[in-house]
Amino acid sequence: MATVSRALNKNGYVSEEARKKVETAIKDLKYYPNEVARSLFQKTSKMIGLLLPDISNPYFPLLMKGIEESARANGYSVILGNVEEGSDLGENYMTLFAQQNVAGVLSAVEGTLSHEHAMPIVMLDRVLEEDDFAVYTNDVKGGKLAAQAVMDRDPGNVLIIAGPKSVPGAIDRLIGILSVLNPTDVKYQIYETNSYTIEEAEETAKNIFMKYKRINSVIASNDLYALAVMKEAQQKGLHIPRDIQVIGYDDIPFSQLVYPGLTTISQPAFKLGYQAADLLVSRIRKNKVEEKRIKLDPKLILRDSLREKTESEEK
Amino acid sequence: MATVSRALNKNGYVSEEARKKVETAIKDLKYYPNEVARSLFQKTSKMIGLLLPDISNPYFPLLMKGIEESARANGYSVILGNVEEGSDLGENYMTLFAQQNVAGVLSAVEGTLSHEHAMPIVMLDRVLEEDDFAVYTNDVKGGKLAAQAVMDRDPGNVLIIAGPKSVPGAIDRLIGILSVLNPTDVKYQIYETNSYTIEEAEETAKNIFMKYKRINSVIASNDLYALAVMKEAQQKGLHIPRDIQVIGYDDIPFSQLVYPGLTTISQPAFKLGYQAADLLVSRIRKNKVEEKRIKLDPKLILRDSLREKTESEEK
DNA sequence: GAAACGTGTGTAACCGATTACACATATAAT
DNA sequence: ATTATATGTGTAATCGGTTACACACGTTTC
Repeated sequence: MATVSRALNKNGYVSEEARKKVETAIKDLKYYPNEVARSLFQKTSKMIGLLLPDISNPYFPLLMKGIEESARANGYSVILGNVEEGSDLGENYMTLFAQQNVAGVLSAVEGTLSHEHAMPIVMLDRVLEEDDFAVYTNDVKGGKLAAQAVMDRDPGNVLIIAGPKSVPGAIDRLIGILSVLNPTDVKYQIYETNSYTIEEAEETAKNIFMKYKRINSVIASNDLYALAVMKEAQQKGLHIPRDIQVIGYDDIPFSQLVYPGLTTISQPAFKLGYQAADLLVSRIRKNKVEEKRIKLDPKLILRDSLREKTESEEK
Repeated sequence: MATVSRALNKNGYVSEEARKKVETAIKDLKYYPNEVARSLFQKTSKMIGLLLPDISNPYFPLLMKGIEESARANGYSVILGNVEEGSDLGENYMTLFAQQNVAGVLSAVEGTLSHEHAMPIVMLDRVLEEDDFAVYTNDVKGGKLAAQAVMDRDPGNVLIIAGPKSVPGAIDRLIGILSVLNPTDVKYQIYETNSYTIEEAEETAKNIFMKYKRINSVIASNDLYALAVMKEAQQKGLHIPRDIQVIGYDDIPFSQLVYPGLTTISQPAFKLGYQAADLLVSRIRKNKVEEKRIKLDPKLILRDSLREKTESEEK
């Protein structure tokens, strides 16, 4: 019995003969160890908790896929936790994860506190406190990229649709955008939204066309909003990108399936998930981690929703 | 100790006084029971396994959300398992789930066999054997709905993009479509695809415009393909729906964000997930289940990618 | 030849809950 | 008064693994 355990875990002394016996017995009996019993004794498990603010957000599938692949490659499984934005379910889930002896937690939820239950946490694209581990995209740069792309293309009147300021990433993007626009004499306006839901995106698209008369460029807080604006514009008979150009953020898979193709800033969702899970596993294994923070660079994905680049930007 | 356990689980005799003491102690010590220890003894747990063929499919987020909500409402958490279509990871995951003492499994993967490990399984939108529990949509009806919508609107030459015949649902849809088209003298052609990936969707869209000259209506196997066709058509200068009308399948959230809005058949993904989790929990609790199979009806979602309805359909 | 060491195996304690069972007390029935 | 019944609590076994420890044996080392 102890010998079997030693054979399975390859620690301690086991004779070649005994190991063989164990191996054949395992095959014969189709034995597989009970992870629950293991977990009880070890006070940890082969599972990591995943806390997401709203799974139905189209940005998440790729993220999850990255997480799942990396976790599986390292021998871990993922417990799913979906939290409505704003609810305090996050706490409940953290307790639940603790009750399940999870080895660590990946979280994209604001209020996740790591101190109550002592589990390693890696934040996904949201950073709360200075000493947290996190994998995230450089949103300031993303904002700059988007703004610059617009600036290079005869911007006219610019409308910035900014995400909820409760979301740190949204703030950074805005900072990036403004850092490019402010030094110029481009006219811009900012419209702030409260969520990333499709419903609000549609509503916003309608509103902005009523509220602002002459808009020539839209920098949207994400692809959902960009898509909604494009649809509304086309419905109003405006030509994209001639009359109004729009740029999104995220590069969700659909952005390439609309007409005209949406130019956007690509967030490496899969990679982010993959690296976050890797980082978490390193922490769990107490490997020395090179960096507590991994910053990934967003990328401009040029499609057809922006006008042609203007050669000179002189006044 | 035993009394504490009885107080927590509300079975056996516990004096009012003792119960109070336990309650305050729990609060004072911030005690929460270890689910792993529970699970070890009970040989089951508060977790269900979820097996999906490809999380990045846009149809799944809503499905997962439904599952997660229902599971949570019943006190269960979800372990995620992502399986590449065609790989034999499904088996591995089933073993892994068994090792974790999961209470049951929800699966949307073909080869999931329920016999090796005795856990209740509920199939999601795929049915393998006659005696399985399953929640699925009536795809024959969905096919009929789509075909009828097209027939009502001056079909012209119809192109049917059919999903992989390895997917039972795809077959049913085709059956439904043909059951409507065959009795008429409408001209149609069938183009069969191999997957539900975006890449193949784009490729297919390009191919069909090369291969078939005059197509007036497209019945796509899902929204991805429909969107890809719409984009390609618009790129070629065709007007939707005047020159070519298209109908999708799934009603993924983006279908309402494109221009023109995609008319499609709505699969109640959220509801399906929710009910599947409910059914599974019932099985787990050994409640008497009214029906082993729950068939949900798809619905026609009219938007703007089909032409106006023709009044009379006389020849 | 005795002590030290390396190798291999088995026994028993442990992880944190649940629950069968024994036991104590109070109340009801005979 | 005696026996049954209801109520409450504590002890110990159990779930299925891991591992500290004791022990046995063979080989070096001095």
